[in-house]
Amino acid sequence: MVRYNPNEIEPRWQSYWEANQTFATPDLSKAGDDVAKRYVLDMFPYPSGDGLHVGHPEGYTATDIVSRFARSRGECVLHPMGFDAFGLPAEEHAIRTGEHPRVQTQRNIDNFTRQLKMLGFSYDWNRVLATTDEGYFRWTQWIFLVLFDTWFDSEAQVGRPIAELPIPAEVQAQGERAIELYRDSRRLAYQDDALVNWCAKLGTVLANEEVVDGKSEVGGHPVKRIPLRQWMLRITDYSERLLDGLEELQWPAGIKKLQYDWIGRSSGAEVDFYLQPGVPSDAASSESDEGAARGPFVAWKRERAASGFPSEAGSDALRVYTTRPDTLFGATYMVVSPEHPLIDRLVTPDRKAEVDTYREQASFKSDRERTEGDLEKTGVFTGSHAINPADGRSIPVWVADYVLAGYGTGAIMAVPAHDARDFEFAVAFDLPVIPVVDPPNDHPQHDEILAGQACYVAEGIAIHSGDYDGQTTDEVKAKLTASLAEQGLACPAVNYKLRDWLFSRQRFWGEPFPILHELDADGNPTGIKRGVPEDQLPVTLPELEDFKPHGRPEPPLAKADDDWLIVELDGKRYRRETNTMPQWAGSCWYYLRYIDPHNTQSLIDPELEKTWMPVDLYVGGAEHAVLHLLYSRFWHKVLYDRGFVTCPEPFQRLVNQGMILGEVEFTGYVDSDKQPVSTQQVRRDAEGNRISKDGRQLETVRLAEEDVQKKGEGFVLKSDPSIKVDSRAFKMSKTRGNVVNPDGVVRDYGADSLRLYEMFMGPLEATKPWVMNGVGGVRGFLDRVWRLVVDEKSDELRLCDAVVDTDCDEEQLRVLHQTIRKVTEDTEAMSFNTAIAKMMEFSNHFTRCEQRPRHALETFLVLLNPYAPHLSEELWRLLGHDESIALQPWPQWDEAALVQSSIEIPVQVNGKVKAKINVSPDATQDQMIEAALASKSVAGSIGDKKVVKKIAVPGRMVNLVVK
RNA sequence: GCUGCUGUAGCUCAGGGGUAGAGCGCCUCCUUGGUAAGGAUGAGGUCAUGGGUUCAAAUCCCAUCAGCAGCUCCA
Repeated sequence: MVRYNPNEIEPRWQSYWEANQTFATPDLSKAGDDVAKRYVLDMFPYPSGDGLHVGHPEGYTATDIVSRFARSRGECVLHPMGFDAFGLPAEEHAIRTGEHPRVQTQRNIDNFTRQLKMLGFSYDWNRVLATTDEGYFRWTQWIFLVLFDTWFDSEAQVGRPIAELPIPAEVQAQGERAIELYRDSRRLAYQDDALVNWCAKLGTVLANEEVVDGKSEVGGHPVKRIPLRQWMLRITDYSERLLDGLEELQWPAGIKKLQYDWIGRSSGAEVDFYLQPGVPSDAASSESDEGAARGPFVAWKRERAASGFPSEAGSDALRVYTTRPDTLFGATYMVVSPEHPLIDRLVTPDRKAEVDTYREQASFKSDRERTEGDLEKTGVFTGSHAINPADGRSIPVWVADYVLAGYGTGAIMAVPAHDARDFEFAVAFDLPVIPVVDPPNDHPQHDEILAGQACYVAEGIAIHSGDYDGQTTDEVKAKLTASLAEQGLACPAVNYKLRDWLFSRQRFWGEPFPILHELDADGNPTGIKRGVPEDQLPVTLPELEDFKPHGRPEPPLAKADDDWLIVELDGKRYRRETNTMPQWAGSCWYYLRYIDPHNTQSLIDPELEKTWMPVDLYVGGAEHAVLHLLYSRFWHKVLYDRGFVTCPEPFQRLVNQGMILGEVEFTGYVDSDKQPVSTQQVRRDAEGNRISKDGRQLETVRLAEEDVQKKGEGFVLKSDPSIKVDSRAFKMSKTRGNVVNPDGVVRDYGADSLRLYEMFMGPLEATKPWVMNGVGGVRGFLDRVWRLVVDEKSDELRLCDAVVDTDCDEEQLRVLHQTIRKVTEDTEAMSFNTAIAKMMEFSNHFTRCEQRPRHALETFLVLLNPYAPHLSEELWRLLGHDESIALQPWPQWDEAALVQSSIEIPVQVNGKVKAKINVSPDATQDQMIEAALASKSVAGSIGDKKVVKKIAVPGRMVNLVVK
């Protein structure tokens, strides 16, 4: 009695593969020119203390199947794994326990490695890396120095060495220091005062996601937005390149769209509005003063006509960006962001207190809060007016937080008639609405729009727009912009939503910046900085007494001793940069390092880079759709511009695996008397609590599967079918207690079953709930495969008697070749669930056969191998082979074996199936119709009606139309 | 609010203008000396709803409904 026992088989084969280096990456230079390379990459995990969850092996199994399949087809495969090991949880653990993050991180990596090996993935473990390795982050720092040494030549759209940056004569004249500062202002890595979420109580800067309602998510302490000197990366320079590069990539359309939208290119115009000095707030709009305001405005216009549109607006004009310059005549007020630099000049003394209060309130809101949901519009009047360059009308300038400082010019012209936000604001503050675009006549709100009572954002015909009346939106856009540009009042402009990347963190557990700040004789920074010389990399983390925050918005590394902090170089004293890099840094380029992981001389050997890049297949979660994938592409393009890599895009094909949810849960509701309440009666109150329609407080109760039954669309209580209950699968989480642990699944079912189940659940990209019974199902399949080969009744391990050395009969041959074809095509298309279903059909068929030709079983095992590698190795060995099945060539199917000598096809009469007939698969249409008409039941269906049309589709069906 | 995806057996999902499919679950029968028992049968579907195109629609088109996911003051 020898049963299939994965717990014994699997570790044995894992040791075999390791001992024999079965999956070591082949040396491509020795492989010959006609051998294809395939770089198959998983998004590497953050090694959390919880270990793998069942979501990880989904993508990993998919890439493992692709890799094993490719090897079997003779390709050279690079399939590596590593760890994204810097990260907040380890640091927080360190703050709590005092244990160095390195210690916990290593423990977690060891655990992840054990789990990954337990699942039998064919990684080349010789290439494993962690972003926390000094030998790795040395090169992360090196790339940062490349960014620091690069400026973007926007003319040529290419990054170039800073030494090639042309220095303007007036800067040159000011000396070396001025030149250095000018260069600093153009580097891809630069420092700037960015607004950060500072929580004094927690003593730390928080990410936007960690701030809720202006308070810290942890502890609920107030968070204030303060400017802090931060490192930024000029990713916005690469906006156009990042957009262009997307086109050629084989990525899911949704991900591409997300990146397009995130970069958010728009085009329009920048327009200057003349700001009149010293106009009293209430008088400006009155008739008499309007005339008085005209004098300086006319002079300003004359000056502009002569000088042209300046690169900076200056203090006498307010510059706005608009995508709808055609609506300029409809601008009835202006809005500046609370952080706008001109604000102090705009605010009149009588308004100062009110504006200051408003700005203070705005400073507590994160960008996320300011841009989230349908918020009520707020704002205050500054007291100042500006003059509309199109018609010379004076309009008020407001400050409101719906205008963001970081986009466009931080100020807008408000056209309430044609912008939903402006309209909402105008309604709230009773500002005039002037329609200047006539919508199509059939627009349902046509009359309201023309009366200024509704907002219309689409295109139409210009009205109330002076000489432009009657022209289309596009015409007005072009002509008005051109006319204003000629007068020096506007210029065409392109804007991106993408912001520069805030690249520094006030954290301990990250890569130190390889940057030194020059100190003067008194130990104060001079403002001059330099990179750490390449031969002194890596800059390692200092040893610290403890990891606790110290209450000031300074990074923990500032607590380091002077022998780390202070550096002397070329006779000058420097202080090290004490910020660290964000977790994204290490993951931006790890795919390059796998190619040449042990190189101490350079990031990557150029020859190896050229042969292996780009990554052919990249698999990971969609949560990285924007950030990681955009950051990586950006770094890659910089490295490309500087000649360190040879392909413009790193990831040729991207596939997102879907999320795996917990098991489906049934939820019912009961009132205070424990009486069940149907879900139709359940509402949520303002706090999100469940209440009944008539206002009673309800309690949710978890129901067991056997307490409910299906009824119509949903589920109801078995005990009372009038009570509907909720059925839903939830995201796995510790708090919900529905996390499935791979260790347990492997213990109970085996790694091959886990792998196979994860692939059989549904399409790779789909979100799908875990069903533990389903694992038992695929385990049953593997048991049947075992019994196809092994005599389970015998006391020793031996082949079962049905395995014979004969040829397949016709049907077996057809099933075998259908299986080869389906598994080959589906594996190629990464449609793993359907490939598995076909293999199940194969095993069902051969289980029923009293004679199972050995050759057919062997071929089947080769097909099964990428999916269930341990079991297939074991049975392969049992069938008498000494070599690993992983080295077997992939089978080919024979078209001739696929066809049946006779097939059954349906005969329809007026589209309804009336009979089935047997014909040869290559029967002609006439032969098919003849056979159909010869059938008795067909003749009966036709009766005495007349056949008016005969349709025959060869190999498929016959349809007779009768009257 | 916008965008995208999905509605096929009790569950999880294939398929896709021409015979309604798989696995699990379920029913019945048979086998069994071993810890996940095995084997054989069978039941079960108005392919979300309503229109349209067609000889023929689950499939293509339009609308509606339901569910899920993502984005959201970007001027």
